[in-house]
Amino acid sequence: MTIYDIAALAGVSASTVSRVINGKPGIKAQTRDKVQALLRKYDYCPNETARGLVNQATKSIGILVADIRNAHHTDGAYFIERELEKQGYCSIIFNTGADENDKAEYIRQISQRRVDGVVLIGSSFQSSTIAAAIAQHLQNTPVVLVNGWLDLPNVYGVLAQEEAGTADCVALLAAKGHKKQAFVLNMHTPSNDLKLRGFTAGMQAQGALPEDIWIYETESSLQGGYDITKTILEQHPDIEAILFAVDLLAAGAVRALMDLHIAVPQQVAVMGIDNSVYGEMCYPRLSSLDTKLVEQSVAAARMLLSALAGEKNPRKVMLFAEIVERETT
Amino acid sequence: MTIYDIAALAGVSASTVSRVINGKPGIKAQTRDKVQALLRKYDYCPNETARGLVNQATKSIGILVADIRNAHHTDGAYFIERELEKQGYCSIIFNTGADENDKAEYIRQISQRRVDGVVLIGSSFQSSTIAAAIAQHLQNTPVVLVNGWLDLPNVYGVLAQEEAGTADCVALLAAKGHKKQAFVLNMHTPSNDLKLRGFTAGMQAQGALPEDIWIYETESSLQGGYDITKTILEQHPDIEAILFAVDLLAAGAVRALMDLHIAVPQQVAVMGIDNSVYGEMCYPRLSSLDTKLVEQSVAAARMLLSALAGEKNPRKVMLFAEIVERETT
DNA sequence: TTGTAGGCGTTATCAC
DNA sequence: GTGATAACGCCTACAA
Repeated sequence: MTIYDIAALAGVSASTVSRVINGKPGIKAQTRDKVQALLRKYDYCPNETARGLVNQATKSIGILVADIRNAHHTDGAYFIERELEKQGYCSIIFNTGADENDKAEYIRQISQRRVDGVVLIGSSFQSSTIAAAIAQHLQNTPVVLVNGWLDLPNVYGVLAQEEAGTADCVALLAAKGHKKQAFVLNMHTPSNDLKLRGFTAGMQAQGALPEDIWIYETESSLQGGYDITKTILEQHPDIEAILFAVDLLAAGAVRALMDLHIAVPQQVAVMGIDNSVYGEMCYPRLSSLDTKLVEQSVAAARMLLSALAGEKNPRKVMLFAEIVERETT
Repeated sequence: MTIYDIAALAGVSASTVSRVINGKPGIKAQTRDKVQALLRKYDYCPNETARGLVNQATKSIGILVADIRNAHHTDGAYFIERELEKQGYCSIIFNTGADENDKAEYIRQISQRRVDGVVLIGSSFQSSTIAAAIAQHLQNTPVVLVNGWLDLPNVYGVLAQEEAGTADCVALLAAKGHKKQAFVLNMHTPSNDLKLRGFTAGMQAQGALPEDIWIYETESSLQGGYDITKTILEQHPDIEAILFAVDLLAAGAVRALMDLHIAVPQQVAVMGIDNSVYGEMCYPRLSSLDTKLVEQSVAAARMLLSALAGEKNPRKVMLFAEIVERETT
């Protein structure tokens, strides 16, 4: 069912039908009614592909997510989608995977689908490869990065104070008498590297020597957190606190400590970062650095909407991170 | 950069460029090389919108997810996406929300985007509204439902034995001496109703009278599981086991029981359904009915691929659910 | 082996 | 008010 079919049925031209569909003025009420009745009767739906071809806009935005299994990312996508939907935008989500080239390839893909705007969720999009891909394919499309930032004229970024926040965690732990701390990350992303820097700075502020700054890396899973905790305990039986780059790992750690009958937080304190649902699920409940995911997402959506409306605004927004103390500190 | 630009640069016609791009035969090697060099030099990317308009296929499939925050759904989407990518299909994910009409609207939307196939994740797509929308807009597109089923010629479905599996849970709990059981669900979906039926059947098989079959409903969150557990304990202090429609609720229940110093599973046993990560995170670790998400997803992807290839195969696949016992039973 | 012409479904710009 | 007509970018007969 195309506008031509409807036009034939109504005994008018396709342009008239198009005008009715798009609510353009200058149509006789009688004609309009007749066409609209037909439209409804045959349940006509405009072909968005054809529309996208002639209009350059599609009233849709693309959301690229590094890993769709990451609850932190999908929650962000959820809030962004809701915010954009209020303004009539349709969100299309793509799962890019971790690979840099795949990510760039998706940027190319999405640019060909004529989306009006793009949201990149995950700090791993903050890379030179991606910057090049954006410069190449998305020159005239507003792009907003959640938890990241790139210095391009059409790219906006929302960030949380991860570095300072992590340093605050170290200070909190130390103030509670847990001086000997280790930091565990799952992978090197710009975000995790920021946390790592915050940890190092925090430890140095406590007067720690380089050899007292213990950094570990493990697989990104509950089991990864579980295993690395046992390893740390073997290597540093006197450890007093472990700080994890993500809550999932911290949840694994809490389990390991419980299994080993080590008192949490009395003997070993634990902290995560993200303040996810996992925190409430742990036993004891996990203390965590809240990196303000919801606020970041909403801010990202607003920035995109604003850019889409042609408004000028700062290309970088920084949010405060906040420690949520529960039972593991 | 369009094929016309490349054509002008190469001194050939647009159709020649098109043929080179699509690897059509009957082009002089020399011409082909010249065009390909130009294509690479200017990093030409075909406009997928225009392509979709003329070809009816787009080598892309749409995945509709009822709630993108549901880890169970996004995990499914992840596996499906990976499976389809192997065959060169690009997955586009849409978050529809719970509303029936919104879901139908997305089906309309997606049909206009000329996807080659559609995957619906979540049993809530198993409804007459959706069936009507599919019949209306997706007549000639293969559709596969994960954890659901609709009797339409182009719709395939993958299901787990949720009803029988839930009844098995009841039997297991009873065999361990936990006769007095309650069932809690978060919302009414076809899937949850199946579990509910399984619970009722299981209880009846144990000789329970109608008034001994306790059913509760609560909000779909950790807190919801937490709160309802306290309510149940007040109303039935002699309760011996609680079975939850989803792990998230069960995780909340385990927390509530720990806080109340009730021995799990000695005094009250707990079981979830889904066998998600939450199960390993709980303390004690949650026993759960594994509804074979990964297998379901992979099967769904395979069915879609097969249908896309024009092969005939059964429109319904049923998988066994399996109890995973951990520490709460 | 290559070019021309027509069309996919829509919208915008002119005429009438 | 309404109807031709020409794009949008690509693909595929058909012709040469």
